[in-house]
Amino acid sequence: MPELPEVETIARTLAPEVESRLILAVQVLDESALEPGAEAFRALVLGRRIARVGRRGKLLLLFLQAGGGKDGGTIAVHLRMTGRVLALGPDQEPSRPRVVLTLSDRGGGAAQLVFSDVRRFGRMLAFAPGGLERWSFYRDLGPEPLEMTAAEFRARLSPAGRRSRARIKALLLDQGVLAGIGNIYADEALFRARIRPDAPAGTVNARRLDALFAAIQAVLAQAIAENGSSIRDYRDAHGDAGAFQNHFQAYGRGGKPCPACGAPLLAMRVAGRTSTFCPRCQTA
DNA sequence: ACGGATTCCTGATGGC
DNA sequence: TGCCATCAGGAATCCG
Repeated sequence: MPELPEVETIARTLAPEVESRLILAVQVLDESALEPGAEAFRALVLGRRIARVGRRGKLLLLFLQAGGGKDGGTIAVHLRMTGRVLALGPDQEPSRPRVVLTLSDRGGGAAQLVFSDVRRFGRMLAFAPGGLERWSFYRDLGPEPLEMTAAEFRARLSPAGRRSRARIKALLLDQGVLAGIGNIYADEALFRARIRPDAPAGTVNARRLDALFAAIQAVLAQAIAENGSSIRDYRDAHGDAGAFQNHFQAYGRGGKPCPACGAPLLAMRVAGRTSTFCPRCQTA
C-alpha cells in the first residue's frame, strides 16, 4: 500500500512526464473518486498547467498554474490502499481507470494521467489557490520524517513531556504525529529499533526513541532507493514494481524466523493493524 | 486521551 | 469446481 516511499517514487517518475503540461480534459469514470464532484473538479483544473509534482506524507500533489503563471490551485491524490497514478501515452489503454486527465502533448512525455484504484478507497481532490492549506487533513499533518530532527521526533512521541500511554505503533501510524508512515514501515522501523509495537510510548526511553528515529529514516531512505514496496498493487507512474518487499524483515512475516535470532516472529493486532515483531529481539 | 469497533471497498486465499 | 468466510488496511467516525 502506498506509504511515503511509494508516493515519493510515484512523484519522481510522474514529474518528468506531466510537468509543464496543460490539463485539456477530465474523463470521470467513477465520480466517487473525486472531491468535489465531477463538475466542480473540472472547473478547478481544466485549462490549468501542471507546474510541479510534489508529495506531502502519503499525498501526491500536483501544483497547478493558471494563465499568466498565476497560482492555479492544487490536485491532491490520496491512494489509500490500492490506488495508482500512471502516466500513459496517447494510444495506451488504461486498465480500469477511475479518472483520466488528458494532457497537452507538446515536447514529448505522457498524454494521459490515469488514476485507478480497484478498491476505490482512494480520492483525487481539487483545491482552489489556498484551499489545500485550509484542508484539515493537510493542515494537521505532522512533519516529514526525513526532514525533522531527532529532538523534534522525541518531543512528538512524548507530547508535552507527559508519559504517553498510547502504544508506540499507534503514534507512528498517526499522520498528525509524523506524516507518511503506514503499517509496513512502522513494523520495519520498530523491528530495527528493537521496540515492541505495543509498548506504551511513555515507557520508551530517549535512547530508544533516537534509535527508532534513526531506523525510520534508514528504512524510508532504503525503501525510496528501492522504488518502494510492491506487495500486490503498488506500481510507480510507469507501471513498474518496487523492490523493497524483498528486504522486509518483519512486515508480513508472522511465523517465519526472525532474521536476527531465528525465533518465530509473532503477529498480533495493535492499533487495529496486524503487527509482526520478534518477541525475543524487540524487548523495549 | 485513548482504544476498540465499524464503515468504506474488492480481490486473493483457504477450507470444505 | 464452487461456495463461503476471512483478511488486507488508511482514515473518519462513533462509542465507552
